[in-house]
Amino acid sequence: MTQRTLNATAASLLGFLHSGPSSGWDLLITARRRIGPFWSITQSQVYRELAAMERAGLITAHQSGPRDRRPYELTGAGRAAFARWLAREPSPEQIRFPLLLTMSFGAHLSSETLAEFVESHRRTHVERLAEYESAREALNEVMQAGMADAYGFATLDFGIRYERAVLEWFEHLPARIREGREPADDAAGTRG
Amino acid sequence: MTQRTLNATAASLLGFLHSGPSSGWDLLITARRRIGPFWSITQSQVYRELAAMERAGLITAHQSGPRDRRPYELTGAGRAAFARWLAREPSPEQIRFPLLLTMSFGAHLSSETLAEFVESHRRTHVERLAEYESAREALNEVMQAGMADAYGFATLDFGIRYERAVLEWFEHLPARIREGREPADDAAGTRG
DNA sequence: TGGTACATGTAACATGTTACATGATTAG
DNA sequence: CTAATCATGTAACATGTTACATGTACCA
Repeated sequence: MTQRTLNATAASLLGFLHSGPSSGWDLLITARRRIGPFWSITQSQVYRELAAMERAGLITAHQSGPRDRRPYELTGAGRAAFARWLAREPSPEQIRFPLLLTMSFGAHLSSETLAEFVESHRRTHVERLAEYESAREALNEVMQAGMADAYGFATLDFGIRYERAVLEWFEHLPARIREGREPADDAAGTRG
Repeated sequence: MTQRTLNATAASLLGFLHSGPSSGWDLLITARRRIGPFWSITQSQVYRELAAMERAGLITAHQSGPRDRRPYELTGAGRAAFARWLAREPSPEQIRFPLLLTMSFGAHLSSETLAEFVESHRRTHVERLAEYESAREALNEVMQAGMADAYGFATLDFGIRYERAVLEWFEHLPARIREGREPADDAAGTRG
């Protein structure tokens, strides 16, 4: 029933439920770990989608265990809905990068402030790259033992290449932007 | 008035209005061209944000010209709100990449289907890179004539580096994924 | 004179975010 | 005992998407 197409967030929850029943909390943790680099999910959404999918008959709740954990399990309809969703051509990706928005209006901002923003973002990307790289090493071991699929490896590889590209971009920014050497247009004076 | 912080989409419209009054339609076109690679905006949003900002006194509408074009102009309050928004630390970027979501559940999908998705996405990225590169050449000329700012150049450079990284990722995908050489787990048979 | 691109807007809905309320369990 | 973490959920709101309605101006 409810033939309405699944949204990607809900679908990913169904995907995770293929490896056995789990609670909203667990699904949230799993999602952050497995698809976090390219798909963000909030706790609030998880519970909302689970409730909606239960109403739609795609999952069923078990008796709640310790701490009120309420494990959900896939139904046949859920499996079918997931398979239908998975076989549809994925839509193009979306990027929303507020730092770039700020930078593209750089002429209206003091160059020192912009340089601070740039540096603080650069640092978080350095950290993220390190995290992804250590996650890859871990995956690598599991994979050599034949315990993991190539898909998780490929998507993690995307994260790594993305972070590297971002860092290279930071490193190639002109010094005026990256270090705020010269005054910008509006906020710090006029150039003529 | 209405001290509520501006959202990034509305703020970008204010940013564009700094170079003179323009209509919703023009703003939409400008946004697509100038910030499209990292900030998507729909037509519907533009009109909604403009209406809201007019109510909040950040912009004022002029007499409508030919074709009912309704040019909006920045007010002092609008300028101030924009400056406040611009000086805030930008939040981290968000990526939503449905193809990666699909791929991470690749074990449940026929490898031929996945390979088709991959190839069709790869092609659109090839095209986008070409577009960005030709935009850069155009910008380069204007810039050498001293007519453009370094900021637009830097943000476009991001787009180019991003697209290149994505293409390299596609090229390094294992053949099983990229070309669908072997059967996947669920949909096309069992392995072990 | 008819089609295409221009142009504005609304309605309905889907999705995402933030803040809060509530309580259980565990570790120190 | 008490603070941190685990765990679930709701409410209110912000933002984004899709579909539609309406009409104008330009060009072949």
